Amino acid sequence: MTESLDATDWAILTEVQRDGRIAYTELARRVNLSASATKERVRRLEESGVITGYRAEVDLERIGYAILAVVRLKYPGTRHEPLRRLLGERREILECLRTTGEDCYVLKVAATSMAHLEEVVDALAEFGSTTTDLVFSRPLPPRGPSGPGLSGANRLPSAAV
Amino acid sequence: MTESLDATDWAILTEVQRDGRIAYTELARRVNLSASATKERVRRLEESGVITGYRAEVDLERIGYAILAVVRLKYPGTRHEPLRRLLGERREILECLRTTGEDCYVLKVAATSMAHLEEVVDALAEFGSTTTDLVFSRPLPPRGPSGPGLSGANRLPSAAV
DNA sequence: AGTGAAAATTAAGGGCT
DNA sequence: AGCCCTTAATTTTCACT
Repeated sequence: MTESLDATDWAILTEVQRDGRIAYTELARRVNLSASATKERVRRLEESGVITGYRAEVDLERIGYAILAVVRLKYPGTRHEPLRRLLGERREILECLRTTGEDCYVLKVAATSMAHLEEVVDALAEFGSTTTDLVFSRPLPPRGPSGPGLSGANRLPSAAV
Repeated sequence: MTESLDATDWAILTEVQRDGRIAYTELARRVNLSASATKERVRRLEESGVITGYRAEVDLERIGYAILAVVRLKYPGTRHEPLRRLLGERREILECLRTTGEDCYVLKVAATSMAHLEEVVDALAEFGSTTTDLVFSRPLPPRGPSGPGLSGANRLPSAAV
């Protein structure tokens, strides 16, 4: 938590965010290091919590979830447990962000049909008023941030390992 | 694209969404199949586009991105190319959804400081009016959908491989 | 489609610079 | 920290079912 990420660490992060199953030998080639040194760096990145896991990405349409929606929820109450329980039960709710602003939660919901989406939104509406927008498309490939911002306001304060 | 996912395929998807680096030998144990049969199934899921890739997940705070925000953009124009270009250049924009509703785009933006966020929002404001909400927390662990909905409206029409 | 075993490749650990 | 070498494990291919 006290040491900075160097250029090699950033190169590793860029590669594993692009291909989480890359072999250490191949990764080592790409970051110009030996396989064992590379593995040791990845181990440290994992252990220090910089890399939190590896996930396969699935095409939602191809597995039958034709509909993606953004649901915003105004939640007047302060008791968040029942909502958290619903989030845990409903695997169709892919992501949940608690935010500032008028809407307390922003949720990303996958559904197999409009009837299915309606069912999920109805369940959420138990907790407050909802605003639902359907997703047409995702213009961005999935990705994470790359190297530290190097210009002006982008400069990192002190990236931690 | 014409064949359904069976229970074993779903089990595989659940496992690789949880741990994208799981060894085929271990995955095989979990889905009660031999390693080679498991590998063949994964190969087909990849080739048919069900599994679109594997990504390492990174803790944004630990790499210096202390701030996460949801930016909604009202985009009056129809020429989307300049915006797409900005999205491509700005790696801080982690996700972009084009949606129905008043706001045409919903973006997830990571920033190292409020000054950095301001810079990104200013760049987006070139295209239309923006609404920015900061993210307090993410109450959900990262995950994808699991097995086909089996009750009523959740039932999958015909999951495709 | 799945199994089981062999061959090729990769991962993990110890010792050294 | 990193590199090299050895051993263990995994991946990949293939003949057979």
